Amino acid sequence: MSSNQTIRLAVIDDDSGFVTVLGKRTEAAGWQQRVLGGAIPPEELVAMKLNALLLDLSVLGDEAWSYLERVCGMLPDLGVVVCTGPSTVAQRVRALRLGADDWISKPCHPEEAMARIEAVSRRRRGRPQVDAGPVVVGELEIRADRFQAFVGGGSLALTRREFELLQLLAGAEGRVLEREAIYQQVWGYAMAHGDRSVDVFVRKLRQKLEKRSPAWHYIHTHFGVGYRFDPEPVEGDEALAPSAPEDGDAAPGHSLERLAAS
Amino acid sequence: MSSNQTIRLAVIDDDSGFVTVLGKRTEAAGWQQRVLGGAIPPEELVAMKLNALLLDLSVLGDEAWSYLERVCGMLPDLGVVVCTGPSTVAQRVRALRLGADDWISKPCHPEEAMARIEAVSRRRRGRPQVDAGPVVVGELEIRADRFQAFVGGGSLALTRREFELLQLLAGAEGRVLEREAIYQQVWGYAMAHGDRSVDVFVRKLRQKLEKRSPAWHYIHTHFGVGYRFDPEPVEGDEALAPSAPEDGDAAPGHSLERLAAS
DNA sequence: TGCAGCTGTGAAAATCCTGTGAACGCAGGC
DNA sequence: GCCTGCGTTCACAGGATTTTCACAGCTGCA
Repeated sequence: MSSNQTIRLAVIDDDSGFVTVLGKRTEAAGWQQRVLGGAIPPEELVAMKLNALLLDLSVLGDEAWSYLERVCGMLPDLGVVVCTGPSTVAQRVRALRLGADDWISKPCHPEEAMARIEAVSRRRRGRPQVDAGPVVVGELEIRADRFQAFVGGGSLALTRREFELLQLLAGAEGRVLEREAIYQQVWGYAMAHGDRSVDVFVRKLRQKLEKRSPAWHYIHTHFGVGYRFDPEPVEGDEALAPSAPEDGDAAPGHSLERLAAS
Repeated sequence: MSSNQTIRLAVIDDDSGFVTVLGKRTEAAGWQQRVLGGAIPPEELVAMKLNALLLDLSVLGDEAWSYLERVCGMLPDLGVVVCTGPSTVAQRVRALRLGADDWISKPCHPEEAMARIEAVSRRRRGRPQVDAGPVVVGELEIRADRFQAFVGGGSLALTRREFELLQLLAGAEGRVLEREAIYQQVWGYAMAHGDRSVDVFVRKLRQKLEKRSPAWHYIHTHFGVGYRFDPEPVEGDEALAPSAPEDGDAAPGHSLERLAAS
């Protein structure tokens, strides 16, 4: 299976011999590797867009555990492999419970380290990554190749974040996505408690959608949970519909049936 | 970071001592474990809806590698942990490249095995909820991916708590759940003495259920104990009621409640 | 039959959550 | 350096949801 993906790896270790040997091999395998001096703030790790982190806890001293915890908490998608000297079962278990994905004991063969890093990175793959084909929902046309959405040929003028959010929501059409999950996907790291960015962007999206496609509702709020994308025609204009008590939630299979109802 | 999820694990190993000890611990942790005799066809593994597989390659003999490859190829979402006696780097690398997620050398501490299984299962979580099969009970359709329940295509407009309660009850269909247990599950912490929240939410649920599905009774009260979810058609209309009105907590088989005829 | 303990109800009170508008800071382009 | 676009953060208002209460109706038991 596989390793044809190029892996972006960061290494925090001061064993220059090991790092060098590993570096040679990763380079030969086409990975992008970067060696870091010590406890880099998680925020900077975010910016590196890594697939995996190889970490020798012993170089971090007292802060090793809290650092590990912070990194894993903030970057749930990052593969974290601890590679350290002799250890106890309790230490290994602790690291794994804190969020580490694997633990190798030094001395270890670089080939095994790489295989484990690969295994750990593999998890990011296999997401239903959209194919380039333009997606049409409601009056909306989403074009991944242009990073834009259109309605009736006119662009919504979405910014990058707005577009990514829309794409994510639309890709999960019908399902409710929780804020944390949305944030995690679009922003790439864990949402801080109390962060309202997702709400703000949903508002911006709704504004732009409404402006161009006033006859449709696309994004539905699920109180206490998150948002759901499901285009449905607005029925507000003509006030003839006293019929079904609208509860804002479409039926399982999509929702146009309300119109045809009964 | 929370391993409070219940993990479904299968074990292929013939080391009865290890399996027994592990079984005790996994049970204590609330996991569902199943021990398999040998190389089970991948198709059957699929049906088990597992989170992870713990596998001793040595019990499979010659077919070990091809079996591993087939399983990993067929179940990319399954966490596969190999746990075997002494091995070479080449073997470990081979297994990992074939798709295994981790490799532990025996003898190993069951706690570490569990921690690694957890770590491996953690990866699957968080994104495309694969298990989203709609559950149908009575005329009710419960959709986890929408945080909603429907009957005849119409939403019950459940709030988050209501939905979680319903989901819990329905998941324990037929069994009586005590208030404390319900509270613990849904609210996430211990119920304060005298708290009536569960009762209140059961009422709300019953109201919404009755409104949309008047012909069925879903939630039954067990005096002094708790509640039981068990959909049964109301038989109110025709008052022939010949047999003795059965009582609330009778046999496992469904019970017909005395109903509001009067 | 009467008592004590539970459960069902309805509504008020307390909390929590989301929508919104605006200010702020940052980076790129002119 | 100044301007503009974009993303982030805040605070507040309006609702939606959850808790809490008090009381009525039941259930089980002596």
